[in-house]
Amino acid sequence: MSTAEETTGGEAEPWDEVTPDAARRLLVAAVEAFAERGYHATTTRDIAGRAGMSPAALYIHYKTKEELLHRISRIGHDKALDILRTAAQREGSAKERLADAVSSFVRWHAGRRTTARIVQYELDALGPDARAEIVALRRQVDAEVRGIIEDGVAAGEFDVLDVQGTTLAVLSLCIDVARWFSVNGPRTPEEVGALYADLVLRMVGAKQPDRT
Amino acid sequence: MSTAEETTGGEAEPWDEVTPDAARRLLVAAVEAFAERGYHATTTRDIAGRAGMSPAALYIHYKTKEELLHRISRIGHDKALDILRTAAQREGSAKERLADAVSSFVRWHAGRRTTARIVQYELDALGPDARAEIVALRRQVDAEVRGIIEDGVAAGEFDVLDVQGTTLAVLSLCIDVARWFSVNGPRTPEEVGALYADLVLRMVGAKQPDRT
DNA sequence: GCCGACGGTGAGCGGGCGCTTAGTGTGGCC
DNA sequence: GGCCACACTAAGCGCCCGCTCACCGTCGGC
Repeated sequence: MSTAEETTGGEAEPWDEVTPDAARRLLVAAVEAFAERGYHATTTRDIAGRAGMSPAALYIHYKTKEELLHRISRIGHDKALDILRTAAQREGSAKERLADAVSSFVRWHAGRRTTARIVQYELDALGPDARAEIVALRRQVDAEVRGIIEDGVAAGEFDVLDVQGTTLAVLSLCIDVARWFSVNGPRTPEEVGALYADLVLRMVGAKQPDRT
Repeated sequence: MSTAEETTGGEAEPWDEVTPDAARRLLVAAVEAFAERGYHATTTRDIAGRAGMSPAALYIHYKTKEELLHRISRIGHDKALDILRTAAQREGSAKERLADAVSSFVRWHAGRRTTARIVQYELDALGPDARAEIVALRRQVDAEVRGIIEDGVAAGEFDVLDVQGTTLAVLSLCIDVARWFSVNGPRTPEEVGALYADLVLRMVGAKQPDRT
């Protein structure tokens, strides 16, 4: 098992950067509701109800429903980028770093599926300014993965015809885990992470595709 | 270029199985609107407006807004399944059939991105009965791809550790094209199809990964 | 013991939603 | 020409949405 992020899976919800307590409860309730039914199908009454509060309480801590989505999206993207950066900047061969990046990124998308779903699929519900901010973070995500693949190609470890296209495909593969993964399914986040790391090493033509 | 479905790309909208004409115009308008803003964020007034009709006209041809989504999803899944079946049942090695299946499936998801988006991402907006019908179609899609991979493994053409997991990943990769592909982007549907066919052959460990 | 700050509530506003209904213009058939 | 069938519209019903506002209980500071 890889080590960049040891406890990405599981069900603990580390929203501890959100204060005060009532604001965090509302945000966690919104994450559940948005992930279950989608942003547009979720009502502010539903969010407040899940947090055990009246509908009006939401507006003490957040200006609008969209601000809630923005905060969730921002925190989620920061976390995803942090996971990739940790893997990209560790020491080791490009093959090891890529396997680590993919397996920890996938573990996050599977284990924190609710957050990941919102982060990846509700971008269009944000207004122009918030969307631009998130899109910038996504470009950094792309750059981290592309960097590892470029390193591997330069070192002769990988055999890739189209670096940008392959980067896109690798990220796409990982992200889509949030769409299909189910906690009731037959696989754990760790198993999917290991399977995907192997598949991605094959995609980049890594020599001797061993396990990290 | 592969040949299973020669004109999957492009912008022609072959909804000709939908009659009468007014019903088709409404359905095409709904496809555009759902793909742009999502099912829940689309209003019946918007759909009718795009079709050049009054809001009430929608209800002459469709019982509810959900029936529109159901019809779109059903036709889209039928088409996707047809594309995969055509590739799976042609003659040739497992490698050729898999490359053909992936490249034509991807061309459809890229070239008919609006339909594919609705088909893949609005499943949860359907009621239980309609959803069950669509889920059954998806299982057939999975079975087609898994069948090709199993054939390749049995023939010694492929080297796959986890057939079901790899099938899942291959389909996931293709489907997610509908999320990120843009007609304004640097790639044509044909280019993405060719790139993805190559990547998938690498994922299944096909010997001598040539071009079909 | 009084007071202001603050987190919270109940009631409700303006508006847009999905959908319905009564009525209208038009074209085909005798 | 008379008539009906049918595709379509104008108007609007009942509902629930995001959000607001007047008010209230609690708690630390003096």
